[in-house]
Amino acid sequence: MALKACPQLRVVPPAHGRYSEVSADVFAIFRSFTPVVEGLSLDEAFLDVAGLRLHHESPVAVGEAIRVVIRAELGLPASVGVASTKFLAKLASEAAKPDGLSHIPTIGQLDFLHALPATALPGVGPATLAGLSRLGVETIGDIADLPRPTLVGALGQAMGRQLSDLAAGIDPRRVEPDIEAKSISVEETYDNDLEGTDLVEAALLVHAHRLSSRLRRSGLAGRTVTLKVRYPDFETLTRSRTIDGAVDGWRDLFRIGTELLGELRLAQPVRLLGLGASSLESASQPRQLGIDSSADWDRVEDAVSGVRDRFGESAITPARLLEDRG
DNA sequence: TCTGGGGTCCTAGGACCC
DNA sequence: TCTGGGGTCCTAGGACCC
Repeated sequence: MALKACPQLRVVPPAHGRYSEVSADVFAIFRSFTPVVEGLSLDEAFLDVAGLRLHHESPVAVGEAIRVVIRAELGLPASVGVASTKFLAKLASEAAKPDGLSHIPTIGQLDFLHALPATALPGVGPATLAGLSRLGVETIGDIADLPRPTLVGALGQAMGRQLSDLAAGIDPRRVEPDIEAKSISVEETYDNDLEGTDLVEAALLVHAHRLSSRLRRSGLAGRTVTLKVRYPDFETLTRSRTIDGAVDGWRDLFRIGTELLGELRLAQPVRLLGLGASSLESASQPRQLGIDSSADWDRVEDAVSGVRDRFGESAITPARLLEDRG
């Protein structure tokens, strides 16, 4: 639609593979400074630099050094926030964007914090902001003035406590390297809504293959399989099933997904279809064998994964998905 | 600020167990 | 079969984040 309205538009497709490569390079630079690196996303991480006193003058000097190395080796801008807690460091890095460093000194950090709008707190989105507004809150300072039970009453136990702590500058969370993934999922929003069981099941089969590949590459298997469906009116439903033995093969994922699809009783065409695995376990752990599982099929799945690793996701595809293409 | 993909965490209710 | 407390696990949906 945008191209129709604006024919000279330049459309730049995303290059997720490239982003992952660059991300790995950036994280390697982080780890050359300290092993205590907690990744938040492809382009963001917490680094605990408390152990670097012998090598660097100050945490700010570490931050500057990291920026210099990223610029020199990768040609990329980077923003660094330096502070005494994760939360404040994150706020500082926001202030440093797009290509700078900012430091929140421990002395005076509360004054800085209390002047900020409540939306600067992590976890405060539109819904929570609405709840806070009803209490007359505008700034983080307003939250700090509120009794804890009031916050808990309005926002629930977890959110109430968290905001109460953060507003007081309390954030004892440590930088945790090696956090393991808790779920892996694939989903797609279709250009044209999927109508009819055949189309939806074909899409589910594609998802089962993609999910299986990602699980196997990570060496993980899931005990819970979740199906996600979004209708054209944006209503979004999920159905999940937890089983005794974790699965990572596309046949199991497809079978369970199909069962969940049946339970959903589709009422409209499908705008988005998703399939995910959670309650993840290491795939090398002893696992329950399904009634119909056989060593032959395991070998087939291993071979399929191998072909995909070498030649790409589209190198091998179920015949069922080729039927309409002549 | 009209909706892509991949995640995390929380809540509430129900099943089940001791 | 009922009563009570406490705990875990599962499911579905929602808020939020990058």
